[in-house]
Amino acid sequence: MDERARHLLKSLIEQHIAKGVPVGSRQLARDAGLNISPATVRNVMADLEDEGYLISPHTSAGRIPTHVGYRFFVDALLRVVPLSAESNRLLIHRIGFRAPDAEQVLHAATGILSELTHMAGFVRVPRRATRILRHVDFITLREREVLAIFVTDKGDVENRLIRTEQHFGAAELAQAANCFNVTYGGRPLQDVIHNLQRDLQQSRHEMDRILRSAMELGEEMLEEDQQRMLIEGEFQWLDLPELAGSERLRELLAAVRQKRDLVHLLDESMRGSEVRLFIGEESGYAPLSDCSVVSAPYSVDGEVVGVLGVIGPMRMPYQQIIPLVDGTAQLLGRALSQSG
Amino acid sequence: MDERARHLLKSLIEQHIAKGVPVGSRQLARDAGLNISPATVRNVMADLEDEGYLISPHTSAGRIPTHVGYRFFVDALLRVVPLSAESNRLLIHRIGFRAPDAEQVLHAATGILSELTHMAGFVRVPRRATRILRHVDFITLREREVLAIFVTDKGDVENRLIRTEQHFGAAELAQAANCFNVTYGGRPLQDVIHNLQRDLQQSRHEMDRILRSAMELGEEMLEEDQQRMLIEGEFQWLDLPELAGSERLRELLAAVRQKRDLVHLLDESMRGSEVRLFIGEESGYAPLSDCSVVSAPYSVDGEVVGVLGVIGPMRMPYQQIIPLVDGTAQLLGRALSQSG
DNA sequence: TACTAGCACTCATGATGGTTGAGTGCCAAG
DNA sequence: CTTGGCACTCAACCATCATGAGTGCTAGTA
Repeated sequence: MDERARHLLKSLIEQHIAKGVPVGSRQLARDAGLNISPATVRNVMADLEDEGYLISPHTSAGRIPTHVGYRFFVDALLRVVPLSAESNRLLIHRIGFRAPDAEQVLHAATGILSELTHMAGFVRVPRRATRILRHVDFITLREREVLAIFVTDKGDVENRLIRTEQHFGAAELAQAANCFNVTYGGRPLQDVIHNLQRDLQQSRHEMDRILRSAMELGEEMLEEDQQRMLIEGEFQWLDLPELAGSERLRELLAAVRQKRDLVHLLDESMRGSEVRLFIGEESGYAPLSDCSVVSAPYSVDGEVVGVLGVIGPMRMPYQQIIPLVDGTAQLLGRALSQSG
Repeated sequence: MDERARHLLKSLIEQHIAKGVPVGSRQLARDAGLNISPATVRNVMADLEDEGYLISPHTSAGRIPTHVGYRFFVDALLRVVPLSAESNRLLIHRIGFRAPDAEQVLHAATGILSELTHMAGFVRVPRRATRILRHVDFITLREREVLAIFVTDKGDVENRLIRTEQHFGAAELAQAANCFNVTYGGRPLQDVIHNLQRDLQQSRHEMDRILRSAMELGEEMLEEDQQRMLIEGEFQWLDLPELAGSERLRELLAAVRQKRDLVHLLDESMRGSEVRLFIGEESGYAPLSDCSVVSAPYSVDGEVVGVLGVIGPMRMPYQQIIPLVDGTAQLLGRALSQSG
């Protein structure tokens, strides 16, 4: 592909992103600034179509980029613009400082992504597989009901109600918790569960019931983040002419509610440390075949723990979205990190 | 209004609920089973329209009920059917037993409401104004970061990260927590905050920073449930012909996201102990003027703490929705209650 | 050889107008 | 009071047509 074709492809995609309608040869010839006739442009466009970068919805309707076209565009033609001062200010204002509650920061990040992009924003919550158990508490709520509370080193708190056969006094429970903390505190959750499982095999004591439940809670904490993902702003898809009113929209909403496959896809993209794009069919996930996903992993204390990003139409202003997602990931990581 | 008019109104509304299209005189005459000619029906319908129960969208469409018509229908004509065995089974299966985690039960209730009604389901989370503080914990997370954990008698757990100027040892914090528990434990949250505020006026100690933050956390716990409401299944509105594709839908979604006014409306309906309906404009809330809200308060340990229900089109099968919402409220209350 | 002008062709879009059918209101007769 | 009849209304549907944006192809030009 020669220089002129690249320029025209770039110009065409930019125009299509801006306007949302197929781009014809006349308009492209005018706006590309190449002093070239529409007929010449048509020849180039025909070549680009043959090579799979463009497609026309019907005979007399100009052309739109394919996902191959978009891919070439973002890889070879796109110059990312730095985050606008205003967006940056907003980001910092909303997630730039350490909040007292991690959950709130995650929500804030999801919301701001959606607001600034006018698309759906998501945040995959930090996985806790490597979290370290900091503290355990057992509290009597009422007769034969014990509340178990787990705290990890990153400040995650999970709790669970345990029903017991017999009644335990406060002192008894405090002692159990203390024992638990001494034995298992400061160790990774995985180890705790594993050891607990082993230790429980040996003893037979009524208190076991509580420990067993506590173990289950720990397991839940690890399993739970298989699923957990915040997503917000799906309703913005209603405004997209390419989706609105069609069956695709419903499929997409259902798929997003389902989350499972989506989470799988995102976990894949956690491997790298860079912004990653799934354009159209690239995701290999049918409901997303009309959409693009821009995602970036975020790190807490130097370790990648989650991924965030946006889901929108293929036709999105990548040069702004990419730095925005990138910046949000950085800020979120910092906000959740110790050094923050 | 005579008996025949009532019968026709009932029949018309039932048909309109079933089919969703305006009902004409011919069809109504046939289906009402009164051996009456369409012309006669037309006369009756004209009267009903004059009295404000019906309206015709345009000259040559049949008629549809107004919100006044629906109101009369549910108050005077509707015979509520008992919950179907299948629905009942499903309800019990999903929320009929005490789950280990209150949050999960609330989510389950929201979900099942939405699923069974094919409308949006909501649950206003239990208010905690009268909750009693059961336990407080202060845990060192890292250097100069303390995690405060509050537990109420109903098993709510809230936590908050507090940054401090100086470092506190584990023993020091344990003592503070112990002191806190002895002084304030077993008292309503409101009192705790009030007393804490007073006590803090007198002393000047670095530990105050932690106590003050703890107090703020307590305040947040009380304030927070001004806002908290779970809602699920808004996307089902996409399937409604009366809303789909219109600006109304967008308004409605935005309003539901906003929550504030909605929460206000629902708190109103918490006063009674019965199922309550807001039909169309009755809610006095513009975005809901095409919708009906069916809500029922639920009680935990004999005290009304929240409200749940569904939001859907005015044209909804009230005779099934009402018992369903009622039953869900009962089950949820029981699931959250002590006697479970 | 590369570009361009011209031309015939395609096709979505939107306007126009006629037909259909469901439904109404009103009136006069039973 | 009920009913059949009749004129009327109006959304929905359909076919037709003009328009215009856009294309591919070809022949001519720099």
